Amino acid sequence: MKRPTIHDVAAAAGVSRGTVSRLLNGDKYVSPAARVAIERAISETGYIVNRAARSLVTQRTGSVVMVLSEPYEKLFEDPNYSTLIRVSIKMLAERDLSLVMMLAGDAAERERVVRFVRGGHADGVLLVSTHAGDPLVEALGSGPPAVSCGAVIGHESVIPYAAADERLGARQMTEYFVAQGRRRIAMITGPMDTPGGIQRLEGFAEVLGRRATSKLIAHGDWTQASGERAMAGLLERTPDIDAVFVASDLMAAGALAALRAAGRSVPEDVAVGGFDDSSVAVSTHPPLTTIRQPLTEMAQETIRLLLALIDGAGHLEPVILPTELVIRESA
Amino acid sequence: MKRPTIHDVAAAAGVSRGTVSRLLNGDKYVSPAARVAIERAISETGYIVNRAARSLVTQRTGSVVMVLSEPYEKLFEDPNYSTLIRVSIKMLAERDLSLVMMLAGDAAERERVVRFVRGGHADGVLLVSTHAGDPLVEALGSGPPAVSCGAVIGHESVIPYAAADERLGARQMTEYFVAQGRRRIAMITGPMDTPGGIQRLEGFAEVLGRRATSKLIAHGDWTQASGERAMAGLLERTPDIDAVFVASDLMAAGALAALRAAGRSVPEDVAVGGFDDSSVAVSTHPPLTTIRQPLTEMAQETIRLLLALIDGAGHLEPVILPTELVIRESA
DNA sequence: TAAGATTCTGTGAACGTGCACAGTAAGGCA
DNA sequence: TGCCTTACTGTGCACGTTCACAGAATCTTA
Repeated sequence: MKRPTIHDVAAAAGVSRGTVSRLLNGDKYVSPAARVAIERAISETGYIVNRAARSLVTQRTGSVVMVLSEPYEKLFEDPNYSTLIRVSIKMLAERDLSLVMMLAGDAAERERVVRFVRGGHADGVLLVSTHAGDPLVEALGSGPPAVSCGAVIGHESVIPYAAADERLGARQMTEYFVAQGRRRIAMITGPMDTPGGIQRLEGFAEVLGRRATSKLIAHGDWTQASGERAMAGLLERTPDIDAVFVASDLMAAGALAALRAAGRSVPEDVAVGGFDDSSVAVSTHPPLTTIRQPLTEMAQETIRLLLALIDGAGHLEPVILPTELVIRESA
Repeated sequence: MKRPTIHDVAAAAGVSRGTVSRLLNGDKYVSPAARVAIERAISETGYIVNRAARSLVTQRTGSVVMVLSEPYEKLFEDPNYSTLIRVSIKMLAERDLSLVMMLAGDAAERERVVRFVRGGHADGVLLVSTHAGDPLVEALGSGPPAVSCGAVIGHESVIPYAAADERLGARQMTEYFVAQGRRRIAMITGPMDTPGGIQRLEGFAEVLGRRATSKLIAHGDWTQASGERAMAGLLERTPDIDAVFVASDLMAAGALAALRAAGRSVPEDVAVGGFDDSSVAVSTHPPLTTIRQPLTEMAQETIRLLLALIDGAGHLEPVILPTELVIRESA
């Protein structure tokens, strides 16, 4: 049995296609009589508008694409994505937009994304974890509006974004260590082509000044394993460290393992501070003192920016949200 | 500047629409000369096919919808979803299908999903965490093919699925406890309207027989907090338990916290076994002995089933994959 | 050579919608 | 009464494809 079309509804209601279309699209100029007749016809026939036909003429698709620029293996290691996905689906649904997810971890995937977006198959683009110098940004060019959750390095002024105040968070943790009387404070950063990698280190350095020597700084790639490696390296280079600020909770979990393996007790010998306040922060032992990022608000603001652009807003300023120190037992 | 259409390509290549269309759709009967001319014209014009126009006539959309039936708050607490999403996007992309994500946690959301699917906006449906008695399944009726990752209780024979052998996993853990000489073995289950809730308990009971009394069984809802509560309840009811099998790692992390709070040492006083072998299993202290689910394979098999159905396969049998005991330090 | 098969091509008609436009009826007002 | 506005309705066209069909050109075979 064929799916009912707007014709069938019009026929059943005794009006023309145009009138049904007007009702569907919230036009005024539909008489009360026509309105009830059409509404009845719609529910009787079980009519559902055909998005393909509609978007053929309106040039709108009713969908937004989330582009994940993480390489496949590392994708979703960070539990923070979950919040973003969840909030996005929810808020977009309220506007009757659906969320399409695409990967852009290698050249072939990026090519697919570009085809999709330039082909006009999305009304908006939501960039996630786009690293500095990612060719995708240029390739998307002047398509539909794009925003990012977290700054896109090198494109801060052209791609609006919502983010946590990374620098502030890093300062909060570092100052906390200082206030506690810790003397040899190390840091494990994220990748230096991400805002979280760069700016958390900047905040750390702002507080410590020249005490932040390169011997006290190790780099990770957000994974737990990299945190463990980095911590082990730090302990070898500078065994006398008594605090370490780790740029993510997941890496901090790795650092805890390395410290345990080296026989250091946390927080007595070494204080450990994380970043994110993600779910792992409470499942480690000891639970992590960390910096809370307002993930839900960040996601909400990101979507809000995107919706504003889709609605035709011009230039939009980034939204920077404050972080908060959460004290548990690791520091 | 307008986006080039198949007309423009045809004109540039000096052929007709039909020939271009045939090339695009992999038809034979395109002369080599036409082929190169068209391919050149495509890259010169930057042509990208318009999916809306195509699906208007083919009745196919090129997208698959993943339906998440978890209530909003609990969504993604389980890190296992990540694997499923990741594998799905990847495998679908290889077939040039894109993944749309929708929530179906309440009636309004389910309504939206039904409209979407019945409206013909997806070529396939991927059900996730659909609970027993979910009205969605009936509502979807005879639309496009649907599969599930994990059984849909009450619809096992009509909705194909891939799942871990839940019962086997539960037996493996319980037998391990027994072999270790544990005498009072308790269990914290998942919700009893999910296959993981039901079948893991069945496996547990199969091994212990009448020793699995109701005093030794507590129920959780997969969340860490519920695991903590359930464990506290068990300790109060039967203080002499020396082992507990928790139906998920996340709940096991909660159970560990409750045991620590009660002053019990793990594994000396009480052995703790989890289920999933998810990322939390290694970030807890002590790391969890658990049952590994072959998540990647489950996801792959699920998508494979869906693709087979989309390709026109008839009835398909469920795919049940074996679990494996992973021994760490909690038991 | 004629007839048939094979390979390739172009054309018109759908697919289901929104939008511009023209048109009708009723009401207000001079 | 005649005219203008307001409220509402119907119609034709365009959106960019695919597909069935018919036709042309070339090749095969009796």
